[in-house]
Amino acid sequence: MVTLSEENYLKAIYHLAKQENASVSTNAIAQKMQTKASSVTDMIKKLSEKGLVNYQKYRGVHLTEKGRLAAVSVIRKHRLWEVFLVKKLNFSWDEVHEVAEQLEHIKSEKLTQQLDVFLDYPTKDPHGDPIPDCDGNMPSTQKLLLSKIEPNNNCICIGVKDSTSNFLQYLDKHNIALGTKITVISKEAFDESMTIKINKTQMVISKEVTHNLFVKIN
Amino acid sequence: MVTLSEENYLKAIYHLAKQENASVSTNAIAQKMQTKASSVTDMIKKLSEKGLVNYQKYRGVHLTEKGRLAAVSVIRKHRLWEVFLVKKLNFSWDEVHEVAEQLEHIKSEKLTQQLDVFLDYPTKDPHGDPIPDCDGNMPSTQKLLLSKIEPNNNCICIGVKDSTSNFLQYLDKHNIALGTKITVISKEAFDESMTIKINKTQMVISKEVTHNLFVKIN
DNA sequence: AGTTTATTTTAGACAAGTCTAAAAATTTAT
DNA sequence: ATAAATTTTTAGACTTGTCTAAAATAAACT
Repeated sequence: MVTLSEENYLKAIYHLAKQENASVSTNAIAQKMQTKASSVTDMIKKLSEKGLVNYQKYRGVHLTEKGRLAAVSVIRKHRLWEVFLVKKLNFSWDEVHEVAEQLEHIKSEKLTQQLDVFLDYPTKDPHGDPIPDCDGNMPSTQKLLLSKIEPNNNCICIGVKDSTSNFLQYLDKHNIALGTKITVISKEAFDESMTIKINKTQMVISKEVTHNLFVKIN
Repeated sequence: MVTLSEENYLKAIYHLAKQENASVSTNAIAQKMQTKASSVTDMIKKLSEKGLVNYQKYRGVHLTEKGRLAAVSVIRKHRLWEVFLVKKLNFSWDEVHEVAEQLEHIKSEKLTQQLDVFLDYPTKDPHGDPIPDCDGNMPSTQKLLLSKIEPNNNCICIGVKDSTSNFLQYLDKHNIALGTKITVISKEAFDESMTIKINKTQMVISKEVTHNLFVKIN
């Protein structure tokens, strides 16, 4: 039995580890979880005793396979619920996170399975993030930051790195959505701002935007 | 802010009070919540400090209006989720309770509201229990126990008192569902068993059944 | 009414998860 | 290589919700 708090720590460690099996520091977890390093140490010991992470004092942690599966299961539920909220309950993509944070902890194999069926096996959540399958496989997606695209290239928006309301609402306001075709016109060396074209409309976006928008080459 | 545990206590008190504002004993709550009387006393003090119940030592508790609204809100969510599980996710009526016990605690006004819309404003849950509106009004339903119906009368099944899996599966097996028309043929004084007719099929049911099935006169 | 029985409350303890403050280990810098 | 700065861990405390055992109150029964 994994508690709600433990699930949140596992999720944080998973997201911080990024590339498979990297070691995650106590402080990094504390920052992500908005808590104190001492609380993290306490929790890490519990997770370690349950065989969910490997831990050596002062050396950080990494998820065991058991821990990875638990983390991915929570992420799967989070993203399925996000799809549900947007597709069925008319939430917008900047409103779903907080509610999904609650729903992701509901424990029922059948619920998750049937939700997946009901939504017709979605593979991406409303922010473009991949939805792991029920065996814990996370689809790998090669996504580029818009900032890496050189002038005179076309690309398609496929995800966001930052998914705070502020950023998502900025995108809505400027008609940038998943699937939007973007042409890079020019890049400014000075401030890393970028001139892009969307549907014949040209606009300038800051580096805060180009560093948080994932695209694929068209 | 009402905690998950507090919500469960409020719900228990609401269900035990039955007729408006009746006083509920510590022991009754302990039994319903599968906990100890001393734990109930502790919790009652917290609820009382928050203005959710009126409490006098040794005199039991009753819900304040604020407490009643909180309880009914949880019950509303519980029943809406049950409808969702049955209508949209193909759960059967004996599988929904446990999952709804978790889902009822999700905090999001918009979620509840949109779920209500999505389900097209249902007024009854899968067991025939009424769904309160968003202002906390619980529809009153006059329902009779099947045991009260005299021979040679017709009635329609509209709800269950006991909603354990065992009972619900018994009903499924004997083709008794909400809306089923039942004719009472005879009652046995000895054991309170009853002979009934459903769709031309006659059967004998025990008092355990007749005391847990709600009907209305046809 | 007075005594027995049952219910309710209090007192003290425990587990989970968190915190602050101080100590220990590691890393960085001179 | 040693000192300074940073990170991590420990120790002790607090909150929530629970428990057991004992005390207080209320109800039931001669």
